[in-house]
Amino acid sequence: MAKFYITTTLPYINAEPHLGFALEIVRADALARAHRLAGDEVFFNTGVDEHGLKVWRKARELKMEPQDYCDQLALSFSNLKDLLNLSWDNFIRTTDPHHEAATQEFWRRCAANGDIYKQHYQVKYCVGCEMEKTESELVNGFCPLHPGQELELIDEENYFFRLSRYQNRLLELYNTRADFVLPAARLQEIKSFTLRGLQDFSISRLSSKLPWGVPVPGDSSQVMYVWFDALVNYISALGWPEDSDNFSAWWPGVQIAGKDNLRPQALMWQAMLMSAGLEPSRQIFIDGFITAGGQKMSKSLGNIIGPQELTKYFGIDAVRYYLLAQVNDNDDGDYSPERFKEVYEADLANGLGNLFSRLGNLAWRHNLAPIYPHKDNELYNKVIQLLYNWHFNQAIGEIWSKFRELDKILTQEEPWKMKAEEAQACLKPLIQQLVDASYCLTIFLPQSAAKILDFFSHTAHDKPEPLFPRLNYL
RNA sequence: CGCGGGGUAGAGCAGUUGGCAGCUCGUCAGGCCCAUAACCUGAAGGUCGUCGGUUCGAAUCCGACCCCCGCAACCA
Repeated sequence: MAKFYITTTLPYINAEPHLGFALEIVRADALARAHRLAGDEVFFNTGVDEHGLKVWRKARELKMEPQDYCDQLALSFSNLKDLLNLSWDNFIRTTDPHHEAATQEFWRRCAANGDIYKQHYQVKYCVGCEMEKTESELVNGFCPLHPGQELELIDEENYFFRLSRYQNRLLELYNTRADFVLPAARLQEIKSFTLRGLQDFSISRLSSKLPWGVPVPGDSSQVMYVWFDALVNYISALGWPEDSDNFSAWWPGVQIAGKDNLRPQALMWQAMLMSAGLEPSRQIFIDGFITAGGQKMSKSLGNIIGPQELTKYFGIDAVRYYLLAQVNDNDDGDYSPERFKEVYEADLANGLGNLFSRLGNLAWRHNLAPIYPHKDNELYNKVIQLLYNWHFNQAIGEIWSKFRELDKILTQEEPWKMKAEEAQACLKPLIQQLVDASYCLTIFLPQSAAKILDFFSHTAHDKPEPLFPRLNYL
């Protein structure tokens, strides 16, 4: 029995969860379920990233203690488990004492390896934006949003991580493992970024300015930069460092992340692992973004969609279906209420829902004997293979092709015109196929699949309940 | 000439090695009546971004150009 470790990134906790993170975690969930179905032992990790400047500020703005603020928002994220029917095994919070201790040990190992040093850190700071600005963001030396305002120069001593030292080893990693980062274009992106040369980056902040972070070991005047701390969760979640048996049983793991996370996950984190003497990740899959009506979701546009708004109305599986089947595997995908409704009506209500209704009613009418899934059916093997290669759209598409095929056969054979015995003989193989396909469907739409499997697992006493009610009735 | 991705039917996409342009949705017409006014069949709809080249043959290979979108360091 193989072991499979998958983890999402830890979403930063300065806002409520949105559809983009829902995409990431539903995909991770599908993959975790696929591996469990295939008999693998699975550890599925997620959680929240709670340190850093933005959380600190947000809490102050709300006149709350940072920890209280985090406790409150962490709940919104852990509630996703029920909201989206997720099967994670572990929910880690970066304020968890074990994680903080692990992060400090990780720091010590990088330091022992000579990769952490202290240096002056200079950066321009725009008071108008209240943000640090890089040279490339400036226009004529001024912030484009506040051109009348002089930039402040921040000059403080921080700890730096010797990223520059790992350029060649990272390139070797990218060159020898063609599927280390998927889709391939993302690997290319990070490769060419690395080829341009890597600079060391600062991994601490003055605790007098930002007290909300993990203390740097042996220097109480500094806290760790939030990235350094957050990335370590992927192994602290496994009990690293003290539970080395558990750690080596599961690591290296598979990571899934949004495209804004390419560099931290595929570059910084990998260099950090090398520095600490640990194996690189097994594979990293990069998601696109979900746009809303063609526009980027953003607070200023006020077009941020949360998963709960959709599940409340359409149900969990409708949202899971949209994310897994309708959002492009390798690119950005769009959400719009019109499109969502269209897909709901066409694929779910008129598609699977109606097919189940047709076959369910006929089974009930003819007192059909129970039918159980063949676990190792042809469709299953195809779906699992596609999924292992991160082809979510195609994998779920294969199942829907089967549903369409069954609708066609049913119309051609017209079992409702047959006598009882003949009808039973006609229906049995059709329902067997629906049941087999539903077994595969447990990966994607666990709730609906369970309803179908349950209905046919005994002789029906009643007509089937609608799986996906038409919108007029919602 | 910074690096990369992309431009295929009204919409969203697929087209592995060049060989009759496909899928889903939507639209229109017909059929069916088991089913959630659902299902099935058929039709309309495309200069495959533009121009040139290679070839018996190009969405696919080559060249030039136009347009869109990422990335170009610490944004958590």
